[in-house]
Amino acid sequence: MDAPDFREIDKKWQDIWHRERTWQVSNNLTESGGAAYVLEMLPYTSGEPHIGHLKNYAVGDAVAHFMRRNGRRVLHPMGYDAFGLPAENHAIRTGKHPKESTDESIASFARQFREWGISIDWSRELATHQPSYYRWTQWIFLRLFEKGLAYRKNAAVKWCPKDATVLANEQVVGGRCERCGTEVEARQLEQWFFRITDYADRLLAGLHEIEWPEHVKTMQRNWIGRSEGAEVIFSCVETGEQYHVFTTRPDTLFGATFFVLAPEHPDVLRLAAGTPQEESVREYVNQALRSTNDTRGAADKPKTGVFLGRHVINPANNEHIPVYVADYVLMEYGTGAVMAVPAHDERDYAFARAFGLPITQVITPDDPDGPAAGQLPYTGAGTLRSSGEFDGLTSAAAGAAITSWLAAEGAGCQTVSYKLRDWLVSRQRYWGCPIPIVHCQSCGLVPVPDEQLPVHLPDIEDYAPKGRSPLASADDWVNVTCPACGGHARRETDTMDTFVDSSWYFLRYCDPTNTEQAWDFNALAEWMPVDQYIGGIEHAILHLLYARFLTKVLYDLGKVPVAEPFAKLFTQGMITKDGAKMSKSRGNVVSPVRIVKHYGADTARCYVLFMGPPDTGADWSDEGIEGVYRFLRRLLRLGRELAETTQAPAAGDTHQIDTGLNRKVAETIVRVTESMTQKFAFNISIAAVMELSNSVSRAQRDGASPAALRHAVATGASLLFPFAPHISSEVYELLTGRRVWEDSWPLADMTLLASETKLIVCQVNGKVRDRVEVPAGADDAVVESAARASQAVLHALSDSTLLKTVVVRDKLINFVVR
RNA sequence: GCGGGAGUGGCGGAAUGGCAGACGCAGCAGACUUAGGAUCUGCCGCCUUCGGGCGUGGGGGUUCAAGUCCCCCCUCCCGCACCA
Repeated sequence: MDAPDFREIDKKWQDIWHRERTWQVSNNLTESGGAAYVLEMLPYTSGEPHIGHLKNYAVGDAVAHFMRRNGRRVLHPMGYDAFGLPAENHAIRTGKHPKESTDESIASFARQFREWGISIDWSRELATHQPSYYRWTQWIFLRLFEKGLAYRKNAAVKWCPKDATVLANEQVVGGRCERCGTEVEARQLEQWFFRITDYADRLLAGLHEIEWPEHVKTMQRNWIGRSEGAEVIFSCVETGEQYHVFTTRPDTLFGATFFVLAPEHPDVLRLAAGTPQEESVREYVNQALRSTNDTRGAADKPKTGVFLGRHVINPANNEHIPVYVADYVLMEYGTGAVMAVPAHDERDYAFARAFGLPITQVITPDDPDGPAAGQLPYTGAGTLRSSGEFDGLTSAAAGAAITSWLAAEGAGCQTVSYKLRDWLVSRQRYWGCPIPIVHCQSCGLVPVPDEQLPVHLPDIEDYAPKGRSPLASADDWVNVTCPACGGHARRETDTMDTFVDSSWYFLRYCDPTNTEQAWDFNALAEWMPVDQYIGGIEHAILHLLYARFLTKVLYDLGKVPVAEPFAKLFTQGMITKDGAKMSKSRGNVVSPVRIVKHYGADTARCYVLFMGPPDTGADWSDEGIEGVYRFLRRLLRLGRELAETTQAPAAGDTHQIDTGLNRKVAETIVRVTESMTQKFAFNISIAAVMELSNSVSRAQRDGASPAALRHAVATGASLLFPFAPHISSEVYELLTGRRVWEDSWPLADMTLLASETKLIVCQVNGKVRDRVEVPAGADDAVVESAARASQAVLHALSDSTLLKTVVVRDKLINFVVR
């Protein structure tokens, strides 16, 4: 008996599930059972599924099955994230049209999901590159456009020279393109943005309502980067222009002794023009703009900068302070300008020391003897000095007082700053959802009317990236009449970021075939929010933040009944091989196709779950999977043997052995149920069934009755069904004649668990000396005399004085002696 | 630097404050076998004078009892990082 056998069993049950559409659910509200929505992140379909996909869907499928067997009506759909750079790059490499290569990839994913036996409602399958889907992506874009949440602006943006497109801030990691690793460049371009910053506070607040891993919430909080402070206005002495800065420390305003602009600040060159410093400023800025994020980003790098030859007025004390350009100030954060308080900020201090600028201490540390006393820079709170009328106030009080004083003077106000930037959604690439806007010379930006959607992605010959959208060359497609005035107009030729496509797919699953609207509100009311979302940690910010944002927008528009899309989130850990991430270049890829072919689907699924807690990473072991394989074969063999055995063996005290086995069955039910309910400790669930199977083998040898053995194995199969659906179905059918998924989750016989006797651990001074059996619920005196009957206990007690006896009912007795 | 998490046998990992090491891998011994890379059985933390002693990164503490709770330290992993 080996893999070919498993493969036949796999096929037998997959055919039944396919033929009978077993996992299909309707939107019928009147059907019994509470609705539940279990969802794994949809796969990005470029290339083939890998082991990480197998784990992701094995986890999700276990959850879905467990909920179904506990009476829930579970929506468990599947789709494909089909547009985007990697698919397009893959197509360019292979010389195939992205539509063709993507559809091939989708077919491969779909086939393998079926071969893995994942319980999917296939009637709801979708792919984001289908016009029937992206029609509604465009519809959503237009709703944002109407609300002013989708807008165009000219901005310094991140440009990937290799992929020849702009990127969102979220897609730039350490100054490099998240996809291809190329260092990004800054470019000044007009682009489409989504106004996600309008939702910053609600995206933060919503985190309190959802059950997500704490570290994912933390990552989102850090990314949003909310920080409270004040805006202060500094006027240029020479030009009279006003410059706003953001500070979290308005209490240190009197200590601002110079002013710094980022090299990217649009006014830098103009300000320096005509000054003796003009040439050196120009040189510095050029050099700073050329230097990479890698070299510029280090916090311990020596401070550099150039005097602009201009001054601004510190509104607190009317002092004229010099303006510098320096690359330690970032254009991306705040206003690209800072007031520098060298006495109370590390960076400003380093700069002041390097350039010989004055350092004015305005905060006295509260603890006069503390290590901070007299040492600059001092970045903590304290009492104000050299700050005019505010002297003597604490930092907190002074911050508020100075801010209100600024507001009264018209020189500032209280404000909140965010690290989060608006979401840049346009891409100069072919393989994406067209933006449904036309540019009309007389009307400007005109939305394509809803009834003309979708704006089809044209089929073009040359889709290679060139730095402008390939769609621009599709003349027939680009030239249109303006929907507003009927005059000549041109279509928007950029496509949308793939993350727009995947930010709403979970809504479409609820009503996937609707041709009248994106979805029926009632369908969402039935299923949303997703009860359990499952995916990789790599989406902690990108996908999960965007999806939350779009859901909130649609909620505000009254289109969606919930403000948070994913009530619970589970992030699975990555499977590595030989301690490293699997990759073709390393040659350490474990192919799911090969594994499933060799061991069958259930072995593969159980092994990825048995490797350890599913939220932690684990290293693939070719030996490790053999253990799970052996276990499943043993289970099937037991099932087959017992299905044919009716005669009880003669030997042994059958009744006592049966009772012991039945108790083990009850214990296993409790153990598996708890390990699946409290956390997703599927490694424990599987281990518990392994124990049961070991107990069955022992009981069989010892002479248990066939009925008890059959009951034990059938229950084990039933408990294993969420992880190994094929073999479990087979064994369960052999032993009971029924379909395991049609029976509800096993219920433990609690009377068996409350056994008549208990094994009491006997300790002397906390050290275990023996174990004695007493009746369940025996009182302290009975336990003590039983313990005292033990030779080992008596031996340990000899030559000592008893100080105290601690008895924990049904568990333990501890003699404390001296 | 800031934030989050983790340190348990040769390995992956179990343990509502109550028997540390479940389950599996690897290893060792045996059975069956022409054969075994199949299957089954047993052993499997370290030390031991075989009484027992020691043992969950290190050090303290609370407790009758600590892998688990508290304090200090060390190491590793992940995220963010010149964020004003």
